[in-house]
Amino acid sequence: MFLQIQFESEIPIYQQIKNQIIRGIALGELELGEDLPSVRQLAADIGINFHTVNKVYNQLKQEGWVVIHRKSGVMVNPDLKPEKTPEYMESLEELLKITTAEAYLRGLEKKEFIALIEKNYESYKSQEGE
Amino acid sequence: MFLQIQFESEIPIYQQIKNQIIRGIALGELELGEDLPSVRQLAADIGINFHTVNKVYNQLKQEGWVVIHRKSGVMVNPDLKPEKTPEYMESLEELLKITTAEAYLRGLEKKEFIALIEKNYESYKSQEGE
DNA sequence: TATCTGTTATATATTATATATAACAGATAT
DNA sequence: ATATCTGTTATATATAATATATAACAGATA
Repeated sequence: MFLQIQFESEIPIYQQIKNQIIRGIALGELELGEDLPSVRQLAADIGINFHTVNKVYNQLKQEGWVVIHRKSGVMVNPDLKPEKTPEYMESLEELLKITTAEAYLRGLEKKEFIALIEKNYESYKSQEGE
Repeated sequence: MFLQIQFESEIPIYQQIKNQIIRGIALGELELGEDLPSVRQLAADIGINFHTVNKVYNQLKQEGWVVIHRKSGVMVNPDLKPEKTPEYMESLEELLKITTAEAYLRGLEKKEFIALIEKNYESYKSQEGE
């Protein structure tokens, strides 16, 4: 698996896994419809309890990123189409308020900040026909 | 005070206060050297325990945003010059990885994302001589 | 002296995070 | 059918994070 967990991090393990799976989808490392490891298998690979993975999968299912079938296990939602909901936009704007404020105060120029955004977006675009 | 706390939020109260103070500095609503309410006063204003405010002030002091004098209380650091440290840049890039990934998957175009960044930066720039 | 600072100590309550064991129902392969 | 793999559920425990409650202290100030 492509997951890299930092056990010393202040970011909870389950959150790190969620983040990396969503980012994996965006990067194309995970394809739509691709099977994910079983809760017990992924837990064993990482070296954590399976309940932690189960929590991740259920949240990802709740948010529409994956689908779970009792027979085949967990897979990336083949019909993935997460929406740009007002709730999401509000939470994003709230996050960017504090993030840009600190960046600005630390002397990170707007150009530099935007360059970071563009660098990320390029890595997602590269897999499509533009 | 300009603080608006959402008690139902999943974001801890102390974190909301920290965020709004730092953003207040960036927006110019808080000036360098400006006095902040005492721990007991701010706690009373918000309606929370003074230990929560004390925790905020100590973290802000630890990170260089404010200075604390036993006599005069807490003020925005008059010599504020937060640095663009490698540690900060790494944490920012980590944050933008997951943030842009989800934004991209939700159909938020690069232009829209950048527009949000620019909107924020404008609100900071407006107080300076450009 | 009274009142305002921040600070410290102690204790409690709640929630979040993570683990540990066990068991169950459904599907699948041998 | 048996063994093995799914996700799911239940219960229990441990630790840390968050927040509150009371109390007291030292320094500055009016």
